[in-house]
Amino acid sequence: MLYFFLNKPASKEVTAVTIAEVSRKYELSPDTLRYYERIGLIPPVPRTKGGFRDYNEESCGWIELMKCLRAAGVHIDALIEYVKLFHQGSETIEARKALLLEQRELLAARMEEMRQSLERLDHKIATYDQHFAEKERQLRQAQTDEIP
Amino acid sequence: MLYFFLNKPASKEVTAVTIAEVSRKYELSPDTLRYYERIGLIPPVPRTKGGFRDYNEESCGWIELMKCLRAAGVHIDALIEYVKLFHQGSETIEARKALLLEQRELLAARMEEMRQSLERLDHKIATYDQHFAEKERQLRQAQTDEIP
DNA sequence: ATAACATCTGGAGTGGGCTCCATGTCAAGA
DNA sequence: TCTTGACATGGAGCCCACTCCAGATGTTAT
Repeated sequence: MLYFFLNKPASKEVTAVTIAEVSRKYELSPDTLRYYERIGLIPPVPRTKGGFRDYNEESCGWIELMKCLRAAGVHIDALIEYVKLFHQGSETIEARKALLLEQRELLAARMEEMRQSLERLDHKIATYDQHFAEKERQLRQAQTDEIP
Repeated sequence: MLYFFLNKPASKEVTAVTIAEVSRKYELSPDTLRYYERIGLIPPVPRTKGGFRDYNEESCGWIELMKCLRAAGVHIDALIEYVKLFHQGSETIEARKALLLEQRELLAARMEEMRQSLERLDHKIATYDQHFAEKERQLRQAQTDEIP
């Protein structure tokens, strides 16, 4: 019966998933990861006995989600609210969906605005191309004129 | 011949286009308009004898362009550089086009990133919908059970 | 046990992009 | 002319989203 005490249970990790590893994995600085947790953009991360963060799959999922949505410009306050609702349990499922829908619409609107800006940039660039074409035409004309 | 001196020339504006008007037109605060000019995001605006800004069509064109590109997230430094090149004359036309092309690519990349985030949001929202459907199915089932 | 290093916390500092303010000048109506 | 209000400038202040730091504690290799 002794091995029961000697062997560590296979289902438990021996080493913690450190903030440095997660930092590398998601290309977010340890400071940023701690900051996100502090402001509630991600739920509290489990700790080791020593008090070090030990990121599990769920923590990583939150980080990845938030990195993605933040990069898309979703407002940080809305995301913090989302996490808060999540913590309040299944009562808030509809509120959470509503929040996501609202942010989805804002995101779509921003994309449409960007589409228009892109169009405008393309038009401006085309104008420059036109300018070059005209210049080249004049050069060719000059060459032809030289040939007589 | 006297009326020649009495009448103001029809080709010149009698009143200046003030910063307040332009502010209303583009929904940018007077402070922001002055700030944009100060940092070189738009070229210097012509002035009245008294030193007040008198926006002409060109000034307005710059403001509109910059408002559009800034809203799309084009970096302010790149736009300032663009204005600087513009002021250096036609020597810089190719450099200006290159700058616009570079910003265009960055913009397109950001849009692609946002497209992926939107997809992700839609997927998450769909998951909530699925949850509601499941809940409703259970409710209906319960009702059916009650009937016997 | 000790050195070297990673992580912890709370709080201060930074940079971008405005926004506000004090003080002074200009302009238009009574 | 005098008052009232818009505009000018330079510089300070503000908000956001980090980023850095000091000092303390935990971990690992020798």
